[in-house]
Amino acid sequence: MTDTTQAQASKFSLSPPYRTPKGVHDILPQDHEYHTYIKKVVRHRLRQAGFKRISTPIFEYTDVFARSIGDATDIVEKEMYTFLDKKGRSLTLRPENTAGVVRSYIQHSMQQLAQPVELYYIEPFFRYDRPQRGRYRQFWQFGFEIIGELDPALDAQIIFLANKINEDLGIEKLFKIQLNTIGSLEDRKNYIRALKDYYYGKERSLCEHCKDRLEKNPLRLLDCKNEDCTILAELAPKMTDYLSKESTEYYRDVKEYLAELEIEYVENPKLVRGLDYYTNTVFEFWDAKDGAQNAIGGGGRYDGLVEIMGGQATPAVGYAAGIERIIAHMKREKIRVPSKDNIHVFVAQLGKEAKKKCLKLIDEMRETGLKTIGALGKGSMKKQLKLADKFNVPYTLILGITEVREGTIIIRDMEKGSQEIVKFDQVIDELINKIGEENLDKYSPGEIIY
RNA sequence: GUGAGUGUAGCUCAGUUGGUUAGAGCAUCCGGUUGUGGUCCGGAGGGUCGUGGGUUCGAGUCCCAUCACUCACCCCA
Repeated sequence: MTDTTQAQASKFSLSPPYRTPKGVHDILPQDHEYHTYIKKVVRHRLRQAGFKRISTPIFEYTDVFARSIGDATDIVEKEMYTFLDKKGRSLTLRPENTAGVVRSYIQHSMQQLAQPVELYYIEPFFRYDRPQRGRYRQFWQFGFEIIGELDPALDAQIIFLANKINEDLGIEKLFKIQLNTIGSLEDRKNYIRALKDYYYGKERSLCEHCKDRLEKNPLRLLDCKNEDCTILAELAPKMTDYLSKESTEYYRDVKEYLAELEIEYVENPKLVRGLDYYTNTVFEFWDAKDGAQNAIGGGGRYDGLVEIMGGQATPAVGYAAGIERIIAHMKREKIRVPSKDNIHVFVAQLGKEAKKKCLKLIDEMRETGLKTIGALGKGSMKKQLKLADKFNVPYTLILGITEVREGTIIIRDMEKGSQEIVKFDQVIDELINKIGEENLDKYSPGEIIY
């Protein structure tokens, strides 16, 4: 094969199949039922708690993420979708949202607002990662942040809210909350120095990854699963010995408040997070069976971040959870969510006169909250009923020339296969009776003001 | 980024040690005569067997590459 044909062949194999790129998926109607439900729960709980929703752009200048998440983290080193715009500016599809929210907080001078500022989001994110169960290149997260106040009660509050949302979704029992403190930035600096001192001279016993970690991200040395590394980690200096008095007391208070809120948790001194901005409290929701493999969310305090990103020193704490992972857990537990897409009534008609009357009738039915589909095409009665069957409606209305002439309409009970003739003017009342006032789709977005 | 497994119709899967024109169930569409669905009966459409090479008289089946999916690692939501 010549070079040219090879080039042509590879070019050919790349272009024709129109399908989603690797690691990304369509969210089809049946999946949206879960997405919708989760969003509803999140919005409800956070609105109740006084949080306001925020959406930041899907892409930011690369530095927003690189500086906040940390240059040496896996996310920044290998998982970001980074590209140049036409002017050569480096932009990145957001891999998470805390950085964007903090950037927005600074940019819009939110420190001028009543503190703390409480924000939540439900958005898609992007990471260039090898796809796997519960890990996609585009994925949805919801999260919430409290920025502008330092108090252990807020940390407890965040964990409590996260747990509350899990309760609403019926999955709280599937998770064990892992809790730890990684101290203040100052504590951590001292600890990392001690850790490095301990490991220097022992490099030969470390696995390849850990040799790298020693310089780039020493905290990660502690949770390596390699046998030799584990043994070394056991004997390594403990974070707790390097915590300042304030940090220790802070952590103690967080635990006290959690006890007060009756939140069960497991203290996990090895828990560190893959993003550099965290300080003091860190926590993750681990699958009770699979552990970290199947974590659905995590968070913690990040008191240094606002300052790192050029704002005034401002304390903050937050949480984020993966929506696809939540759905996977719900499905595994066979948890069903209510679907509001079911149709109440199918309207079948024959003849032009009947069709005319149906147009208005359908509109009136929908106004009252009856979810209605009409077959306004030319199909035969047989075809229309078949269609009604596909939509799985409990009732079908049948309007033909005879009924138009007599001012009546037929209500067919699809399950029983029985039908009754009612006065055309009374058909809506009859249907509401059958379906039940409480089942009508009466949702209103609220009154607009002119 | 590393390792392993899988890839046949829209879906779930058969397809013998390589051998005629690649099958089934479900789904879809059309019939079974007037304005009545589901069940039943009859019929039809739908595949360059993931893609590209190679071996062979002959490849869905064997080999190589590639892509995708799944799983594990790394890491994370």
